[in-house]
Amino acid sequence: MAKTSKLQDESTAFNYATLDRFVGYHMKRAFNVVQADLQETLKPFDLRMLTYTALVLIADNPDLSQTQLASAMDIERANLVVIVDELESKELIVRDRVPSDRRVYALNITLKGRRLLKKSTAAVVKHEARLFAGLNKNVHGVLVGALSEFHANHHS
Amino acid sequence: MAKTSKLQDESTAFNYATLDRFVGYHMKRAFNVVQADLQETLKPFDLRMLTYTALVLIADNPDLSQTQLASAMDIERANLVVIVDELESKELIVRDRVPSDRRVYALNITLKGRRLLKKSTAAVVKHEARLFAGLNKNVHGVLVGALSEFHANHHS
DNA sequence: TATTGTTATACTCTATAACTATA
DNA sequence: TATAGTTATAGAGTATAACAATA
Repeated sequence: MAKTSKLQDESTAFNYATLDRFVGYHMKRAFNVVQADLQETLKPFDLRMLTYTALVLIADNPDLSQTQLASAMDIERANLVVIVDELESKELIVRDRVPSDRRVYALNITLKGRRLLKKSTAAVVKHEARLFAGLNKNVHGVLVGALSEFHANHHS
Repeated sequence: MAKTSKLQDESTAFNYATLDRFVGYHMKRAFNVVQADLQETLKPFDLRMLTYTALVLIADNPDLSQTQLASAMDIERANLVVIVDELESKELIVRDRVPSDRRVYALNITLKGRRLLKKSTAAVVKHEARLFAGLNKNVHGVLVGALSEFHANHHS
C-alpha cells in the first residue's frame, strides 16, 4: 500500500486499493466492456442498445403502450419518443391507434422488424457467449441471479 | 411465453423472456441502480462518480500524469481535462510541473482534497454497505471476483 | 516524428418542464 | 383534473480530430 511516485516508478503496480473495495466500481468497469462490445455487435444492424432493447420488448409484449415500455426500460417517456420514432421510421414497428382510448399507441413489431430482430438476436447471443466464455456455469448463474435479485430489491 | 396484449391484459406479468438470458442486460439494470444511489451519495460533497474516482486514484497514486489517470479510468485523455480542471479549481488537487519532462503534469491531492476524500469515502462505504446488505458474503465475493476477472480478461 | 495536454465538436443518454389531445 | 404522448432543452458522458509545446 506504499504510495510511490508514478512518474519515477513506472514499474510499480497501479494502486486501486480504495476503489477495489466497491462493487459499484467493478460493475461500471465490467459493464463498459459489455457495452462497447454490444455496440459493435449491433452496428451492422444499425441498432443501438436502446433501440434493440425496445424492439425486443415490443416483440415479446404485443400492444405495449409507450408509457409501459418506458417503465420497463427504466427510462423517461419523453426519452422513449425518439427511440420509437427511429424504429417506426425504419418500419420495424408500428404505432397502432387504440379505439377505446385515443390517447395511447399500441406498439407492435412488423415483419421487417421481426426479421431484423431474429438476425440481431442471433448476433447478440454470440456476443454474450464469446464475452462470457471464460465464466464457469456456476459463476454465470450466481452472477445473473445476484444482479437480477439486486435490481428487483432496489428498483422503485 | 404466450404473447398477450398489454393493453387488454394489464395483470399478465411482463414478458422479459428474451432479455433475461443476457448478462449484459442484468448488468445494465443493476448498475443503473448503483449509479443513481451513488450520485445521491456524492451530491452533498459536490462530487460525481467521475470526479470522485479521479480524486481517489490521484490520492492513491502520487505524481500521476493525466494520460496515466485517463488510462486507469478507461476514458479518453481529452475528456479527463475538464475533470482535472474541476478538481483543481476546487483546490482539491494540484497540477505540479515536472522539470525532467515539461510536457506532463504530476497530479497530487491537496490537504483540502484529502479531507473531502475522507468524508466522501466514508459516505460511499455506507452507500455500498446499504445497497449490498441483502447479498450474502459468498455471493458478494463471487460477484466482485467475476466482474473483476471479466474486466481484466477483456480490457485492451 | 512522437507524446502530453488541450480545444473544439458531435453524438448518445438522461432529466425536467411545459404543451396537446384525450379521458 | 388526470393521463399519454410530445417538444424543447439542458446536463452529463463519450469519441474523434486537430493543435501547441515539448521530447
